[in-house]
Amino acid sequence: MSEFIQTIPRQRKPRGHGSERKAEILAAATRIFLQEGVAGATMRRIASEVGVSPTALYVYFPDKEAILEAIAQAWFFELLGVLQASQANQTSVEGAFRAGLRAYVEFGLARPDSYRLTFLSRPDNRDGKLPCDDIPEADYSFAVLQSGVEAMMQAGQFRPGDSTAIAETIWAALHGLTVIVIDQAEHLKTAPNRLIEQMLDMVVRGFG
Amino acid sequence: MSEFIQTIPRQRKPRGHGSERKAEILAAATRIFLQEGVAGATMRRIASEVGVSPTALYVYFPDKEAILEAIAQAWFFELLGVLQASQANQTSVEGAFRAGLRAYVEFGLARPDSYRLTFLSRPDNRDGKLPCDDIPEADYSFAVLQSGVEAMMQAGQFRPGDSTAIAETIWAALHGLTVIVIDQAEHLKTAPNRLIEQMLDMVVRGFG
DNA sequence: CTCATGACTGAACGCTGTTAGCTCAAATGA
DNA sequence: TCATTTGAGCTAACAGCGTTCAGTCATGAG
Repeated sequence: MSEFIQTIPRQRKPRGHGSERKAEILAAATRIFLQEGVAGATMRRIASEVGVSPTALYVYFPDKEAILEAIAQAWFFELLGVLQASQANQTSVEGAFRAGLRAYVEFGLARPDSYRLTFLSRPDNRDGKLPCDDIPEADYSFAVLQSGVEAMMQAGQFRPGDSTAIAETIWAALHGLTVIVIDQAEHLKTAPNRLIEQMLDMVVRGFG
Repeated sequence: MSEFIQTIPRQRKPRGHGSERKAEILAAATRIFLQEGVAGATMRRIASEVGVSPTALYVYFPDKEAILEAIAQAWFFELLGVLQASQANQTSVEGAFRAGLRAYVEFGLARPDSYRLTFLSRPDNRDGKLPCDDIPEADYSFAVLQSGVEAMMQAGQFRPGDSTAIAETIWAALHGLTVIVIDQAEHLKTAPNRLIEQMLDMVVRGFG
């Protein structure tokens, strides 16, 4: 009798040690998200991927939003690396500047769902909070752009001006291009690469 | 007995005549949407606003997406009017061009939820269809922009070039600015109006 | 060895969009 | 005028969602 009870498979998944389980949840959520998009990344789906009940997720994250925000943060972290890598083998200031902008758009296009998740507000959360809020890496990324603008000014390629306002304007333009290529690619008559180059030309000439 | 039955208030709302009921649903949906955002505009909420059961909506619209698309179409129709109005009292080609671009962004900012609904894909619908797809007014709006670009070329304010590609680039930049001001206003250090003017300068100089 | 902690569970709540099956008023044809 | 067809409306339900509650039970501490 007692040995029969022992042969019953344990229903409960043993607890993870340290931050092991949290990382496991995040990895599963990221995997599902990248493969099936936001809509596929439900709490129940993530939990079943981890092999845990949906309630267990709430031990490590206050709500679904927090999981998505963690994914967005990881995306920003990667973006920083890509931006840095884009500066390698660049000899001229303008070349480095253009490479950075190009890298931003291309990184967004390479992972459209991540880009949407990070920047585009979802219908729920009326308070307007975005995953990219309160992520320090977001500020770092902007600082990279702004210092690029200042380098362009010092090199005489850009007229003097408010580097913050100019960087924000440029970011808006790049962001728009990324979003539009992601969501409206089939409506565009121009190839994405051509649009990117045209955008870079407009930026460089526009502030030069 | 029979008169008692007759005094029971009719549960069923009498049918509308012609396209009356459909317009009524659309009006209710638009009203709720503008006041409470996408999240508030649920099928049950819309139906109760009309005074009808949720199922009745499916007589007039195949699904919720169709209702939202109809709202987006109305938004585009309004946009066309605003773009046209912006051309009044403009004496110079460049003045008219700038006025049109400015009107686009400001119209988006004036109705942020509508702008999001129209252009920003929602997490559901993995097939990537947007409400702005298959709306003729969208093509007209783009044509307005493109003809503005061509007018600028003919006036010698823009270098000769592919007006389609240039118009798409400009639209991307304007779109990005609109989206960013809508969603990230609190993160921006520059006032929206200043960003708009800076963007217009960049565009005009960039292609001039 | 006992006890407290907290990671985990199943069941449930209140939502959501959508569908099936029914009712019944109005329009139509004889 | 009356029978029949049509289709607009209904209730009830399904499957899924995020989230919460109350309980369980392995584990580490004293």
